[in-house]
Formats: sequence, C-alpha cells, structure tokens
Amino acid sequence: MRPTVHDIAASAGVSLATVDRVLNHRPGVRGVTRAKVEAAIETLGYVRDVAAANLAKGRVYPLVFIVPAGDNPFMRGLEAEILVAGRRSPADRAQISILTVPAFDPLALVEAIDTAAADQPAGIAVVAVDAPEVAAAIDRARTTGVPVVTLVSDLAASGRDHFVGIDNVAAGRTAGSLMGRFLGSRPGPVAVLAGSMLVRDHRERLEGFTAAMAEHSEVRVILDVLEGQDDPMLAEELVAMCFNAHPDLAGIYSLGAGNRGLVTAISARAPKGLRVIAHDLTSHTRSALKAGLIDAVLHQDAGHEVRSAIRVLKAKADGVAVIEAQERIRIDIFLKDNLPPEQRGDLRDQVEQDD
Amino acid sequence: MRPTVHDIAASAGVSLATVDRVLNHRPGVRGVTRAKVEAAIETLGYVRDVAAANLAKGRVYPLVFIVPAGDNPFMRGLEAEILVAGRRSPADRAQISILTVPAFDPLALVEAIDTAAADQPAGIAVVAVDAPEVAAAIDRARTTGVPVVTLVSDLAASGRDHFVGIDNVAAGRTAGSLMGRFLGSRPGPVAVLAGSMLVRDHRERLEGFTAAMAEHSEVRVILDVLEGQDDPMLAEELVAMCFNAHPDLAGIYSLGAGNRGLVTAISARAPKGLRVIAHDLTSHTRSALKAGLIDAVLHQDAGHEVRSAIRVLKAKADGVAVIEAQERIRIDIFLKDNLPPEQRGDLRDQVEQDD
DNA sequence: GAGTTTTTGATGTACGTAAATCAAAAAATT
DNA sequence: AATTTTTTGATTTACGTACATCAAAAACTC
Repeated sequence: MRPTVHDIAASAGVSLATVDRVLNHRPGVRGVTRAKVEAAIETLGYVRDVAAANLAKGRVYPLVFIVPAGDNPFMRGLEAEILVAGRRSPADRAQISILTVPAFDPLALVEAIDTAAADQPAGIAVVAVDAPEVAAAIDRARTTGVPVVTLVSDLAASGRDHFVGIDNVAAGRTAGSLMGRFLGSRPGPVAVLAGSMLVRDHRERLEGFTAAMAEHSEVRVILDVLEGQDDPMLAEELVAMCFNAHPDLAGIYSLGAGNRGLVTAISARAPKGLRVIAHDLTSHTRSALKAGLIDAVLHQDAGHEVRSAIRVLKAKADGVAVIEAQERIRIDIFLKDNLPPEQRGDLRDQVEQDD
Repeated sequence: MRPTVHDIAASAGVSLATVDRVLNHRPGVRGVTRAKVEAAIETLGYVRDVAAANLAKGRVYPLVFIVPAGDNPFMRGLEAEILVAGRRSPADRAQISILTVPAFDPLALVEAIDTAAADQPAGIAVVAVDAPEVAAAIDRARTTGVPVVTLVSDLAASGRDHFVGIDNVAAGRTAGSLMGRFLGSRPGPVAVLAGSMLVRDHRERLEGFTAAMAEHSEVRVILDVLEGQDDPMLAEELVAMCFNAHPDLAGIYSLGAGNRGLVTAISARAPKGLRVIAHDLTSHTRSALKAGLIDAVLHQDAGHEVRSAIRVLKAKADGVAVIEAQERIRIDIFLKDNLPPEQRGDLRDQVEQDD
C-alpha cells in the first residue's frame, strides 16, 4: 500500500501536524525536524495524493480562453474543443470561459486580455496576434500574477509564460520536404498560398518551406506568396490567376486557411499533375484529400492544444514546473489513406481524456 | 458550484442513503423513487466526483502487461512506457506488473496468460501472437471475469475485449500511397521487408501497401516479400541479395523490425534514388532518416498505446463503456523535418499524462 | 531560572463520495 | 387489521489531505 501522511508521521516520529507543516511549507518547523520528515518522505517514497489534496483544498482554476471570431474552420474547431474541455472541466477543477474577439485585431485582443485579467483568473490562453500592444497587455496580465500562454499563434518572444502550438518552422520544412519528394524531377514552379504575412505562424511556415525546398537537389522556382487573408473567395481568385500565369505550375503549398477557395480553384482547372499540400484537416480539406485534389494535409490537433494549455496554465498557477517535452504539440500528416474517421454527431457528447 | 449528492437528495426530497442506492445501483429502491432521483440528477446536471469516489472506494486496479522479450527496439520502448505508466500508476489507482515472454512463442504466451489470470487481476494487456491456443487462453481468462485487451498485435477476432493499436491496413495503405507519390513515374520494382507473414500486423500492413500501390497510375512490380524475422542480420542479408537481383530497385517498404540491418545494407550499397519507408521510430531509423537513407517512418506511439490500454482495461473492469473514437491510436508519419526531439535522459524520470 | 519565543502535538472539521447499520415508515400480503 | 416485506431515513465511519486552533513542550533570552 502506498504510504500516507500518517505513515510519514509515524516513521519520522513526529505528529501529523508537523508533517503537514513540512509538506505545505508552513512556518514553525525546526531545520532538524524538517530534515527528519523529509528523510521519511524520501525513504517511504511518499507522494501526495493529489486527488485527495484537491478535494480537501477545494481548489478551482478559472481559466479564460481568447480566440478569434469569424468562420475560420480551424478556430471554430478549436472553440469546440475548448467547450468539450469545459464540459469535463469539473473533473480537473478547471472553470473554463471563452472570449471571442475579431480576428487580426490587436486592439480588440488587448481589451479582451485586460478584461480577462481584471477578474484575476488562474490563467489566460490566447490565440495571439503578433503586435507590440498585445505583448504589452500580456505583460500587464502577468504582472498582476495571471499566467498567460499563447495558443496556436505565438508572438515575438517574452510576454507570455509558454507557447502551446506546433513548431511552425518544422511544419513548413515538412511541407517542403514532402513537396520535394512528391515532385521528384518534375519541372515547374511552386506557389505558396498564405493568409497574411503579418501573422507569425504563417511567416514561420513559409520560412521552413523555402528552406526545405532549397535543400532538394532539383532547383525550383518558388513564386511570390499569394496572400489570401484566409478568405476562400480571395484565395480562389488568386489561385485561379496563378494557374493562368503559370500553366506549368508543379505544386501549391497552402499554409493558412481559406482552403475552400483553393479546392474550388483546383477542381475547376488545375495544371495536370499538380501537387497540393495544405494545412489543417477540415471538412473541405478532408474531402479534397479523398478526392485526390490535395495530396497531403498537415494538421495540428486542436484538442491536444486545448488540453495542453489547461495543463500548463494549472501548472503555472501552482508554480509547478512544466515538462516541456510532454507539452510539445505534434504535427500530424494526413494522406487520404490515414484519415481518421470523421467525427460523427456532436463533439459535446464526447469526453476526451488523453492521447 | 457543482452539485453534490447532498444537493440531489435535497432536490429529489429523499435521503442521502437513497441517492447513494440509486447512484451505485444498490437494491431496495422503488421505481418511482429511483425516477425522482434520476430526474434530480438530470436537472441539476450532477456528475459524480470520481476523485472523491475513488478515494472513498479505495479501489485499485491490478493490471498485467505481457510483452515479448528480445531486443526488438519497439518492444523495449513499449516496456519502458509501461514502466513509466507504472511509476505514476498510484495516481490513477492502477498497479501495473509486466511479464515478458519469448517472442513468437504461442505456448509461452498461453502459460503467461494463464498465470496472470490466476491472480484475478483487474485486467490483462497482451501483445498477441495470432494462434488458436492464444485465443483460447484469452477466452479462459475472460470467462473467469478478467478483461483482456490485445496490444500492438491483434489476433483473429473475438477472444479479447478490445484491440489497442494502429489500424495496420491503413498503415500499409499510407506507406503505399507515400511510396507511390515519392516514386512518381520513376520505373523499377518495389521490395517489401517484413518480419514474418505469420504475424497478423505484418500481414495487414502488406495487404494495405499492395492495395494502395495498385491504385496508383503507374504499374509497378512488387517483389516477393522478404521475411527477415525481425532479425537485423537476416534483414541485411536479404536486402543485399535483393539489391543484387534487382539493380533497378525503386523502393523498399520495411514493415517490421530489424531495420538496423536494412540501414546497413542501404548505406553499404543502395540503387540510386532508392526510396525507403520503414516502421517505428528508433535510434536507428531516426539517424537513417536524418542521413537521408530512409525517406519516411511510420510510427505508433507506444506511450499512447499503454495509456489507452490502461484506460480501456479500467473501463472494462468497471463495466463502463469505452469511447472507441477516443481510443484510436494514430499513425504518425515522420520525415527528417518533423522529427520530435530525441528523448534525453531516462524515461523513468518523466511523468507523462496526455497527448 | 524566570520569562519569552519558537516549535511541536493533539484534535477537530472539511472536501465529496462509499458503504454499512439500524430504525422508521410505507407498502404489500394475509 | 395484523403481519410480513420492502423501501426509505438517519447516522456513522472511512478515504487522504488541508487547514485551523489551542495547549504543551522545548528552545531560546536575559
């Protein structure tokens, strides 16, 4: 049987109260006594039963998630996952609320952060816009003792406790590597469709992509970035124009949202043998994968990100160290052959735990 | 605040004892009263505090993992993950023990299963060998009330409560699809290196691979399977012979273990432009990926599998339904550009939770 | 060595649930 | 209506920890 505080007390020859004082860093214990207790903890291999401890403490963690509004499917999926996490949050003593703010709007984001921080929650997770005002707002929150993590999209260093999201440079490199292998020696330029070069993750993906493409043996032209503002209409238009201008186009890397427009443009008229790599598995990219219009989709699991953010924020709130390796978010690669089954029914009916 | 049993009792106008009887399916409650209580549970949205419940119950789950011995790196990694899970098992009230048995030995496995079942643990997880005797042993364990899940390698239907592992047909298809795209129109046959066609997961991977290759536009010869018995020496020899016999070899799919030998053979003398896809990220496949000797590695995360097995067994032991979608193990695809950082230090020092 | 301060012990309550006991009430059976 | 059976209530203890209080003991001052 696993040792309890009683065992520690008995083994150390002290009272329960003293063990408690040592365990919870309460004052009024002599150094020698503390050492005795710590030795007993060590030899018995005692580990605090966190379930019982939380029960006794009645601790709760009010957490605020701030996500961009709009019809970006990934963001809506993220929000759904936050709701899912919120539904089972009683189990992990988290109380999750969601704030949606206009996308790409630093000032609205700043206001949301300030509002959230005013309630002194246990933590804030924010899909960041990479602007100095936002970094300042995050710093303000942190100076009032509220831990802040950035989610999915980071901002320029500091100003946050942790970043929960994929390594976007690595994602871009992966896309470039796949594109290079898919194309082999087939000639022709490659286009890149992004949302906006003002967004950090998009910049990083592009950087990785061009670097990986450059490493390949075949020299290949990478066309100027098409900025589709994550808007399906604009994306479709830009891609169609690109097809016109470059009938020999060999590949497209779509590193942002707006893939509905991309798919429409491709299915309307794509150069023969065009290889397409996109980001984020949504209903559109999924069906395009199945139809062979897209060759590969790089994906980040929103559910993992949400759960990781919760764990990290709770750890920060408790002043506990985060195991970085454990909180790394994986880059999923989906082909039409390893697609996960489509989520049937309502996300809200699911209780996810792990993995 | 979250409702408790007391709130239910008050709301339903019954006593705490009656609520307890309803919640824990104890007898002695009239249908009408039970309905009243259930209505109160529903309207208040009560969910049992499992932490408190487990604390009160003092329930523990003795679980036995049975894994093959030998120097198969994946299996050793699996065992390491089981140990990791065992270290934090007090937290989830699991008591994990490991049994190692000679690989590919149905009779030894049968004996291990019978031995494990004799102790009446809360569940058994077994890396199965697909043999009738093994299925029979699993059936015996289950008739004595011990849930059994197969891990990594399944056996022919029935005879187990659940299979924890990747969809190996899908893995094979993914490999085939990648291989097809990597090769493009480059001519030449493709070889398959397996451990043994007597093992179910290897058979399934091959099946998926050939199917996916057949779907590709380019007609391509798939050579007879090389059975390397998961043995590096034998694998090296077979692959080298294959290089001799087929100087125009375009690709190799290694769907089992023994990749150390494969890598040796490739680095010694591989046909120019050879594309290689292997399974399971180990130190050997990792460095071969980095060196460009292997193009892609399909991987299953042993940590996920272990944690999933624990969750499933506990659920089965409690007679609770398993959310199948949640327990699906993902197929990871690694290129040299999305390799996770190497695990430094000792696995035992890590406390993994999720994702 | 008397007084002061610090340290330790003893004890109780609480968290939310499980499980048991015994008495009381209600229902079913005669 | 009396009896038996079933259902319900009231109460207690326990799980392992946190936290508070008050008294007792030990360690310091001067």
